[in-house]
Amino acid sequence: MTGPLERSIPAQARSRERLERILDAAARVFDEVGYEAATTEAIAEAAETSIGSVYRFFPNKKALFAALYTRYLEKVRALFDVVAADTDDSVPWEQVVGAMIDGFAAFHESEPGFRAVWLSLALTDQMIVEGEALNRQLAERLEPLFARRFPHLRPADRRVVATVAVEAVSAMLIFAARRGPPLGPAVLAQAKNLIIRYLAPYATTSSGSAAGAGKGARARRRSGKISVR
Amino acid sequence: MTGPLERSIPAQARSRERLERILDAAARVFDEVGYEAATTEAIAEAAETSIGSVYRFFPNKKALFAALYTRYLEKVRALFDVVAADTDDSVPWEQVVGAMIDGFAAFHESEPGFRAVWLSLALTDQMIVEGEALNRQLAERLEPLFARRFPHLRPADRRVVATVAVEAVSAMLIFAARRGPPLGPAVLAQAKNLIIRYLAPYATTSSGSAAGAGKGARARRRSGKISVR
Amino acid sequence: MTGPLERSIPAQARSRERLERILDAAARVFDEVGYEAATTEAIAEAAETSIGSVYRFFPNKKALFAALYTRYLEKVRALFDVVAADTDDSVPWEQVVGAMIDGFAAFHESEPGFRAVWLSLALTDQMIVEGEALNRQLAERLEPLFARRFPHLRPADRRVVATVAVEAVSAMLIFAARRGPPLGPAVLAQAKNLIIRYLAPYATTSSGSAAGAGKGARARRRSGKISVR
Amino acid sequence: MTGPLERSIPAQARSRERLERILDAAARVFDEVGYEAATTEAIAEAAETSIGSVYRFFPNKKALFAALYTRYLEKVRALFDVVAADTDDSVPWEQVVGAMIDGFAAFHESEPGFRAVWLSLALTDQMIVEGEALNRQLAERLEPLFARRFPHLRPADRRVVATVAVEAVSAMLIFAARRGPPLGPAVLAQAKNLIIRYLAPYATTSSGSAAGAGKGARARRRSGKISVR
DNA sequence: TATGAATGAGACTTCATTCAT
DNA sequence: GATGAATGAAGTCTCATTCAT
Repeated sequence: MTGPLERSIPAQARSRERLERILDAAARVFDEVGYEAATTEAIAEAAETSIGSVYRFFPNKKALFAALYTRYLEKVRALFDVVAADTDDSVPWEQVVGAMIDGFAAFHESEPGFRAVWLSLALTDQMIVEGEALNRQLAERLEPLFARRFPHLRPADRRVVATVAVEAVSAMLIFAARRGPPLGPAVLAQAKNLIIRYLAPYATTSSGSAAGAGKGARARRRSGKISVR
Repeated sequence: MTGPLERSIPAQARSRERLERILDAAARVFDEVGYEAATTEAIAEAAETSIGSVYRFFPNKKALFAALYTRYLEKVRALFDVVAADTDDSVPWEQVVGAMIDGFAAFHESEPGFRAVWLSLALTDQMIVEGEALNRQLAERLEPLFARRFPHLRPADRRVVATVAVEAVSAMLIFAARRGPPLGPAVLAQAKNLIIRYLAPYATTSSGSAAGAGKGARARRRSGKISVR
Repeated sequence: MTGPLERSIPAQARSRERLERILDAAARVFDEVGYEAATTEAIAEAAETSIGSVYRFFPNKKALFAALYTRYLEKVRALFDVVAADTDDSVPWEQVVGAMIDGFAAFHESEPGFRAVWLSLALTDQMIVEGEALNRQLAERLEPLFARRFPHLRPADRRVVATVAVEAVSAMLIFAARRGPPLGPAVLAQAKNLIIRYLAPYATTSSGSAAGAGKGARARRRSGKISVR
Repeated sequence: MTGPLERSIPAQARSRERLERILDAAARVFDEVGYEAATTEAIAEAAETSIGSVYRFFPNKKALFAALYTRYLEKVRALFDVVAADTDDSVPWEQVVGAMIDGFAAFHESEPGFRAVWLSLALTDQMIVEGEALNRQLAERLEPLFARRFPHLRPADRRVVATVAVEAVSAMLIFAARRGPPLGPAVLAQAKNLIIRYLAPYATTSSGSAAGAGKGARARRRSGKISVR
């Protein structure tokens, strides 16, 4: 009754494409006006579909947001893995940090909806939907890297320090996105300094750290033994 | 015109108290569910009044939020001035930074609604109400202090660096508030390290040079034992 | 307990005066915005009293309107009686009609609230409050005058013709009040022509009729025998 | 885009029908209680729809009223044109006036909501919505007819006289609608006399005037030179 | 399966009325 | 008696969701 098979494939393809369009539209609309102010109608329109089609894919508005969230989670993971992959330990850690921040900044710019998800998640915890929050995931994935690179960082503190780094960069990215030039980009440009200086005390070699060299680095190494509470 | 004075005072007092109750309730509700999801009805209920009373004081929901915002703006200014006041330049700058962060942390905890305002302001710029946004104000007030303390910070960069510091601390505070113990407080505890290390390169040799060296490192070692709260 | 008598008299006087102020204010406000849009608060304010005082005199908004209505009813009766009084039958009837219209026009201008009552009564019948509507009263009071002046008007038709005259003049007055110069006053100026020409066929030899004389009057006399449907 | 054509027609038809139902219901409700007292909920109920459907067609209550107004404006124009169309100048003008009044009376009876619009327009000028008010339109359309028929009416006075006629008839119609039998219809029946007698002095030939003949007409001619204002 | 008209719960807001002071 | 803050029913309007076509 559904017709020959070769028809069903394009049908599925069309369906898939429509789903993507809806997610993209949702990302755009959520980003522009926020979760609450975004109307399902506006999303459907932005996706050039009908409201009915939106509800064919998602049982309700929250589920639509959750799907968006999941999609970004995936993308962020991929992004992360790419940066982590082409990095062996010969690369100075500052460079890795820089690459990550750059990568995220690029991601932020190319995926405007990402910020919406990020912010909405920040706004209401009830919205934390599937699995963990994005930033938490990021921090977790950062830990093994830290383990290799920061011998002066006590294992127990890894999670905390990674979270600080992620949240701080996140804040700069959001700020940059909201506040346009010139202050926005200028602040974002400082993110690297902020993180590199923060992490420097935990690193072994001051492998060309932007934040200091020579004995100063050594000094920092020692003071890096923070006691979290 | 309203009758004997001794009568009018309690009347005003009651009115004043009710207004405070409404603002407090609004702070609570906004904090819990966010600006959009907060209903005026819920705020009235939380304030143990009728919806009509809420509208006696505020013409609409936005105005209620704006009043809340103004109230916090005032408090934050006061807080800032207190910290800045009892600080002469003999006090090591790291200590000043620490005091400020501690002050804000205390403020955050004692004023739950503050976070809501902060976040909502972050969410929609259209909501920026009276004068400047909170964080911007803070950054601006930080500048003269930076001018005195950080000779290696170029005047043109002051605003950017101050903004980075404010936004980063803001992010940690929000994170701490959302994520309960143990990670929340642990992250907040790191805020001092984050900011002090970030600013160190701009400071004089003093109690902690740019990247830190010699005795300065020792000083930091001590101050590194931060105790949040 | 209420104090000496000589105090109570000014008290009553003050009360009476306040009631008048409230009625005047109500007239003004009703006239400006209409019955529904008028708020009791606005009326109290216009009367320079408190809302509580308004409710001391009137149990509700409708009663306030009704009182206003009654007051105007009284005034209109008085006005009518004045015009009717200094008119003996030697005065040409056209002159009497003219005087009445002039009198009403003056009344309309001096009592702006009158129009409000008139219109509101026209708008919702539920509002007909005490006794009959104003215009009906007027028409009724016109009948004896018609009886003396219009011998060619059958007694059975008196009420109808009087009503037509009253309603037509009423319409012109309202139009004039709403539409400012130049059309408004111009239309009102025509009211006399309208009514005099309408009534002329019912009059006797036309005691100086502006609308015709001689045989024309006779012709009209015949056609004056209208058959009401 | 919406599927086969034969499907879309009933769909549109249903929509169209619903819109008509809403307008009809609005007419009824406005007529019964007036504009302000009419609730959108009541209108929806009267239209046997949901409040949401009302707002699908009209952005707000005022727009609903405006649409009603426009609809009647259209109908009134059509009615007018019909009457004017089958009237060449051989028809006695009194007959034309009579036909018009009869036409309007019929219209009033068949369209109960019309009165509501008419009255509400009379009540608040702020409500004058699209183009001109109804009565003004009528008066304007009457002018060319007057130009042909009433040579003794100075061009400058045409507008005023036409307005007087329209407003007077309007008043009779409203009165008739409000006051039931027997007075209502009786008054309306007099509208023709009222208008014909009013206009007679401006006409050339008393082409079978009900209000006079022969020399009487001449007399009236003279007095026809009214001075407006 | 796609469409979008229809639904109606619930949000914000107003204002007549009450009542403690 | 006067005052006006407080109350809350009721109105307008929005928008997530359903369902006939």
